[in-house]
Amino acid sequence: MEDDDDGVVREDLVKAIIEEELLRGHESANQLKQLLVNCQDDNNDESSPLNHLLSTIISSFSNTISLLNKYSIHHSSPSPSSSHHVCKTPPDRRRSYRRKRNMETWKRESEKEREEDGHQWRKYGQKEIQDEKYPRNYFRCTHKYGKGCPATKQVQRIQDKPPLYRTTYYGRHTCTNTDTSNIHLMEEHDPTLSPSSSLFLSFDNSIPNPTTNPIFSTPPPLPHEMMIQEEDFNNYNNNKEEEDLSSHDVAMLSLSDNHSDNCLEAMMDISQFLNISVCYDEQ
DNA sequence: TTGATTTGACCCCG
DNA sequence: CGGGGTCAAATCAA
Repeated sequence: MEDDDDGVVREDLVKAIIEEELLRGHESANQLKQLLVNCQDDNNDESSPLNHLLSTIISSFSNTISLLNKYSIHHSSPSPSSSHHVCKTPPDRRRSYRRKRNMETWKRESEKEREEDGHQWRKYGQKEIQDEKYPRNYFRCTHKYGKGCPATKQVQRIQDKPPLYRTTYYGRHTCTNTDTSNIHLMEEHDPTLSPSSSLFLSFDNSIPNPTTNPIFSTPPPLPHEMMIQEEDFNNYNNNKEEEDLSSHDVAMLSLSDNHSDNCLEAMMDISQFLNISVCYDEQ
């Protein structure tokens, strides 16, 4: 990197941009995986070429994010022994906050503030909100830095007499160490599940859509608009046998014409980062 | 000592 | 400019 007067600032900015782009790619890859998994209801084995390819992409993002974090921590903080006098210069916060653009959200309400939902959360903020009687609490996934997991949630107390909290979830977890058995247990056997619990799903700023999904505190299923055409999937499998796809090969899929914008966006994001060609037919 | 929480400052964006 | 989301130093807790 060029070293001029603004070298340090630029480096920070570039690092922030790289980090954001990586996180976006990571998140998109994970969303795409979820979409594809949802499309293969009966063909859901982890060993399928699609799942293998996507797992490779996701772990590649995870590893890169981890390396970036390790490097930047080591690189940006000088050794403590090098300065013994207290330097009270304010930290450089000129970095870009990650936007919640197009991030999937869903809400649920419960009587407890810290609802057990199978994930580890870490509180990172609390804010008084206009027209709200109680402060809003901000949580992020514990594995935000270790694994680049983008999931966050906000908890807002919305009722006093019987305490009631609205939790808004942002983004899906990409950390893979979730204790899924615990989730299934809660889904199927949790007796504390309130019959009045509600769950809403929305994309971006659209009006929340009521959903019939009764699953407790877990992300709602992704939209099913995207269908992989069977012949294309078979073609993919056939080609795979003839020439083994490696990391820099081109994977081709076709989507039906009613695919969701979210899926397209995820595909384009991934293709941008990993040089995967995304081809889709007009029909 | 390490990980989580608190809390005021900081920053983005409408 | 201000609301609200995030950061990070100080503090707490195991």
